[in-house]
Amino acid sequence: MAESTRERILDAALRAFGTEGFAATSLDALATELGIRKQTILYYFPSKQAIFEAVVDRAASDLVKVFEEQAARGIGGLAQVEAIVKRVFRLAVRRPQLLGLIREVTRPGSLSIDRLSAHTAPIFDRARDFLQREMDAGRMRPSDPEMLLLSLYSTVVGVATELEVQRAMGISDSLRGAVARRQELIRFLRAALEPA
Amino acid sequence: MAESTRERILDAALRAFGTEGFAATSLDALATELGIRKQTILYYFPSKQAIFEAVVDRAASDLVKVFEEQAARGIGGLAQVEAIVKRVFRLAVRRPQLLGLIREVTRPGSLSIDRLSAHTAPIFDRARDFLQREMDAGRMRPSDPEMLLLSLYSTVVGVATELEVQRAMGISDSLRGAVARRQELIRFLRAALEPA
DNA sequence: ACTTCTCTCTACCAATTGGTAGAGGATCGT
DNA sequence: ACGATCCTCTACCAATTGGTAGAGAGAAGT
Repeated sequence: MAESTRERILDAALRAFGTEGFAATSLDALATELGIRKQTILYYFPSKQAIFEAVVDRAASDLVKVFEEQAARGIGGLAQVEAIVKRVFRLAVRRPQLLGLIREVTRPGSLSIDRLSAHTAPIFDRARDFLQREMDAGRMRPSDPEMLLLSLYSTVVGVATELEVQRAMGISDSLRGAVARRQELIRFLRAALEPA
Repeated sequence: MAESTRERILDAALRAFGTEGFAATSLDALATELGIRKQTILYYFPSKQAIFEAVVDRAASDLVKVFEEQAARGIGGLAQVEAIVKRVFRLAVRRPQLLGLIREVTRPGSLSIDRLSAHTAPIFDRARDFLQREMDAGRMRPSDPEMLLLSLYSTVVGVATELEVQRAMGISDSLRGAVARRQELIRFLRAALEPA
């Protein structure tokens, strides 16, 4: 078997939760999409909520991996920021549902935020330390590293995922558009981060 | 009567749609919250979708008004950008559901995006022209105004609304926190926009 | 007094929801 | 050959969903 039923369920659930959202996703629809019965899904997972949590766990791991791979190279400076942005964009193009899920989880009132933050907290700490170090070394404009991280997060995730806003603004969402967006975003961030 | 039933329904619906989302909001729950029967709601609006559209229309008008009020003053330059950011933040603090609704509508696959963009398109055009003018006059770092607008949008809306991400990062979401975030955001944007 | 209009209600409905109970067919080790 | 385990199924259920039909109360106009 190329992919176990359990994996197939998680894949379909990621797509559904990441695009339609938790409430708008029904187990019946998920099962139909997979060509199986809803009860088969409930054999692997005790409840809809449990599926969601499993999906969040897997997505968080994938996301964390992307960051850790880059952190391991440790090239430092603005080049490091640039490399991260490129990786996030590659992820956004290849697996848009993944960032869609993050958006879903970070909605106010979501149940699984703590589950997600448990995964991402170390990354945030690391990123904050990184920014602080770079500022101390004079390779970045000094500011509050926590707030700066929030700005960076918002900008990158927004530019990578807000496809409908882009459509409304009349920006192409083709692959070439993604590259152009990434390039322009990097220039924007460089300008914001470079020491005066 | 202080507020008509219709208005009360729209208020409650904005809150519900803006925080729980469309699918997770039930007419029964909405009615119970208002102390009326679901059928009373359906007397004023033919369907759940119709309520959503009415809410989007009203929210979009409120949002557009905020921008037009500021545009009318026309102070120009980075001060203009700063004034807009302050207004958006005031809105985010006073009526967080409003920006929450925008997030809901701009989700991929939402039905009422076109409704929203119909309202916001003129604002986008105006903002793009503004950025272009400022660049031409050398008061802003030159770049693609459309892409820059996207970056600005993402950053501002993200910093203003991503409360759960902030919580996960360990950032206070008190009112004082909002002011600090705004201040830090403005510094960030100034750095990104100022001509080299 | 009578009609008309506005509003909120009770009563009801078909469809869908997440979830339970348990049968039946494989494949396995023994 | 035989039970055990793994997996997917049929059958079913109570609760909730958005929505329809229409009664009735109240005020206003005539």
